Amino acid sequence: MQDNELPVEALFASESKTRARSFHHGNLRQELIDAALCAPDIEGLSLRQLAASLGVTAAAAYRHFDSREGLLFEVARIGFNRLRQRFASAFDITVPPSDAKDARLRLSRLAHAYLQFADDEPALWRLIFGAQAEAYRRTIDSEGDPDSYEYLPAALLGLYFEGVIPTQPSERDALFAWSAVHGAATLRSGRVPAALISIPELANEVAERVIRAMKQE
Amino acid sequence: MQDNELPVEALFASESKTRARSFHHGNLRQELIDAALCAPDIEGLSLRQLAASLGVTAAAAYRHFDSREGLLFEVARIGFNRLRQRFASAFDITVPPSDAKDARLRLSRLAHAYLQFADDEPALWRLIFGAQAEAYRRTIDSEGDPDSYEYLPAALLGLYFEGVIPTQPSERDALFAWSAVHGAATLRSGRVPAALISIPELANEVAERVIRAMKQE
DNA sequence: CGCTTAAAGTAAACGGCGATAACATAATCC
DNA sequence: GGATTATGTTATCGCCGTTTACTTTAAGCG
Repeated sequence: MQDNELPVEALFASESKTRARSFHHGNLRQELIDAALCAPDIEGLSLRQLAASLGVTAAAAYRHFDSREGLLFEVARIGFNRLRQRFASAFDITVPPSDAKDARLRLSRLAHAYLQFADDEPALWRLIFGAQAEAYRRTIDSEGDPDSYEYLPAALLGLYFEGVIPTQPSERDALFAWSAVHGAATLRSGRVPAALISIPELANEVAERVIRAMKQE
Repeated sequence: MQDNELPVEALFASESKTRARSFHHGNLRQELIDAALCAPDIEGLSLRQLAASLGVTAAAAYRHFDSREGLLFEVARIGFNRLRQRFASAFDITVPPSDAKDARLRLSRLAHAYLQFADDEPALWRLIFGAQAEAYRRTIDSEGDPDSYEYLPAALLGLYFEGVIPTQPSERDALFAWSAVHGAATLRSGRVPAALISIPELANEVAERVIRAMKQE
């Protein structure tokens, strides 16, 4: 499942002006998901309003989803996939890292991907890391695909191979790194004056500090 | 406002068995708050159910709160106060720190307070650090009282005075420390197998890593 | 081509919700 | 002890998620 791609025909199906859409909508399931993705508060959206915005009854949505939660679940899946793709792009700068600078850059880029995602898609971020996050994660994580939680440990291992850190990174090293980045992303979204530091700067700073904490002892 | 203390008379008011509570409840406002504090999902609770559980109509609650959010707001205030009290207890081990070990211990204890609060009162934790957190914080923070966000910078400053870290801690140092602890607390609540590490151990580890990251450069 | 069938919409209803308004009761104050 | 005020109740509104029964369209097939 590659996130959000539609067949070309879908473009016509949504041309509600030219071809007056009659009864059968043609692509309702996907359009419901797309509309939900655009909502400023995904968790709090109303299924009735969402359906109405597509010119359709609320009951119609139940042909495509078991429940409101079922729709949110699909949206969450897309959110996880988007985040994972960002991780993948950030990670694959040079594989394997050719020098210490590369290894550091990779960690910084991973942190940046995390922070930028939270900044670019705050509603999606809140959805997948919010109150119900555990429920989504339990089922979506186990779907296979390259696990999002392997990029970070791999990046730390790269640091070790390039001699940036003296010992092989442990699971706790990874957990701490993840905590630091996740905490930074969480605090940044609303809690802390954003102007204090730019996202790339913040990403780099967190990465460098995490590395520093692994350098000694 | 000292959190949650009731006048002694309130004990009698809630004795619904002996003195059949008739019409006037006597202490409804506080009991609504208390009941909300016990809810497994504070943000998601239903005012009607809450009122019903106290043997009272939902409309009665509107004599004491503007809205459901108004009640949640009061609950959030209690949450912030409880967290702040935990910070205060953790901080005041020795003021000022008498040696480097004290300064380190203080930071570790602060981290522990944070993590333990998230573990002890998950619903309250989700309320005050969840989706609506910003709204609550904006008004509650500005109410005066010792600001919760001053303990951490103060603890870092103590590290500097005792020579644990070579330079005076900056705002970014504090932000990183906060991120690391907050991230650890967030990840721990549900996302990560709790058995991996105990809360005191985790607190100490995070504190030590944060210190390590400040030691060089 | 026309009939059957299944997919995908509609309308109407249910119970639960937050919130409001009109009314009832009890405590308090002069 | 009578008026006032605080604090309950009942009834109602509109919105919500969800279900049921019905309707319309598209697709498959002789």
